[in-house]
Amino acid sequence: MLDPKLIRETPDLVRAAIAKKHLKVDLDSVLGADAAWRAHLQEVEHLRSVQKAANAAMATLPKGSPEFVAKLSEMKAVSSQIKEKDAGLKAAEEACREAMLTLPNLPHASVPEGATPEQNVVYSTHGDLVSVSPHAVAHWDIPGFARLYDFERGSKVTGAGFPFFIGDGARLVRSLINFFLDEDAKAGYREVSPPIFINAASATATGQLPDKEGQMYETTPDRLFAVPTAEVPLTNFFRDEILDEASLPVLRCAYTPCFRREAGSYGKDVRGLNRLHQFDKVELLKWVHPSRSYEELDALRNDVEGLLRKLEIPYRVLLMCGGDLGFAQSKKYDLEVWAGGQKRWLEVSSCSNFEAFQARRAQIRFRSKESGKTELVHTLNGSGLAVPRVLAAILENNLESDGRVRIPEALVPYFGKPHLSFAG
RNA sequence: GGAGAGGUGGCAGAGUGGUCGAAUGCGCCUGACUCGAAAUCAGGUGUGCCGCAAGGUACCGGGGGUUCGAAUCCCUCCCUCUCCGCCA
Repeated sequence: MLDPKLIRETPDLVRAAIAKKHLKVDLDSVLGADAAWRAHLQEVEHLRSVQKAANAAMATLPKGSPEFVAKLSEMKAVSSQIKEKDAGLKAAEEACREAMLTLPNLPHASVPEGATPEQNVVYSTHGDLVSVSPHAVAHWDIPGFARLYDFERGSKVTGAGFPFFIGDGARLVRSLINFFLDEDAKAGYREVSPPIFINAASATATGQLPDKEGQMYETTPDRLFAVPTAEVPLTNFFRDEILDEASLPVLRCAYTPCFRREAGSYGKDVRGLNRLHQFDKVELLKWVHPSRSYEELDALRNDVEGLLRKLEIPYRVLLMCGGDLGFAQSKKYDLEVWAGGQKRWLEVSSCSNFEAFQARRAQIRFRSKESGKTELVHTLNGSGLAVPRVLAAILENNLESDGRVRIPEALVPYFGKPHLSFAG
């Protein structure tokens, strides 16, 4: 949610910023709903002040006195009037809130112009693409792949996109999760193991609801949602709380499985491990002072890049253009690993600054020593990292002539041996 | 799942229909005293929203109701605690 004052006072600025995201938003109807709500509010509050004054007077009058009786009948009329207008006020308030929720976050000035993913800016590229994978093939074409990554049985048991990970395949998943958590902890992120179901209020605070309902798995009859990312429970950890300014920045990391319905995906994007309905991910989250959020974004991206460097995976960083920014982000970097067999880049992390957008929805604030008032924090998050695509890149890039996969040195202590074998 | 108790400000804890946004204590902030501190004394100390402002208004777990008037009465939902049952 945006600052209502900003919308009222500088609508043209908001309009221009939204245009940079190439989104169509009816700002005028938002402004209209806001004005209607304020008019209703003033009307009702005036009536209430009349009522309050009369009630204070009645409290001192003898119960049966003529003055009391006169006030009583007078206030009966006011009371029913308030009741009537209050219904209108609630409707106007709801309409206003709904309208406000349709407004996306504004992009930062440093976000490049552009409408499509092709216009994202390649911010940096790391590693050797050519010589890194002399034997690479797409991971699903590796002989024996199906023995360790069983999609058919996954389909039988649950559905497409829910594979079994078996033997060394499962072990590599676990190694990556542990490696990520340990590295993230070293970088200062405190580990959290959150609930993997969230309620509607939490999903609304982070922006999954009301629009992206169809992307989540929902349970009945409790109306809980399987987490699409640990970002949701993690961000909501401090919902409706006022933090101590001295505690900022707060850094947290969490591993969870992530569940995404991914309605409408098809083709090469979804082959093999590229896109699953359930996958493992470690998420990084920061609650920071507003004055420092862009420095913190750079630091976050650096932390994630460090993981890829240690795993010796070639990667590149994209700076997302306005049109490819998400609804809630002010600025976003995507990190993509090179999958040498598929010869394509796979997104393994998005590092985003949400500024106060999520914090306003979630009411996460701190008390400023300087002003003495409460202010909204800025929230940032990034994957550190998504497991299956990292795993795919390792399988493809590190495939050796004997059909085994070389485990990156940093991962060997976790995996327990230097090679993964598809034989067993 | 069953039975009971309870949800009030940063914390503890009063308040059971009327000038209650809410006593009191603790904590915290400011000032006085002090070389400084402690102790003591005085004052202050919740969060929003509307309004240029003056000011107004809302919030006692959430929602609804009764009433001229609700922290207080009624309904409903949620949560916490204790006991029992079940269970990884």
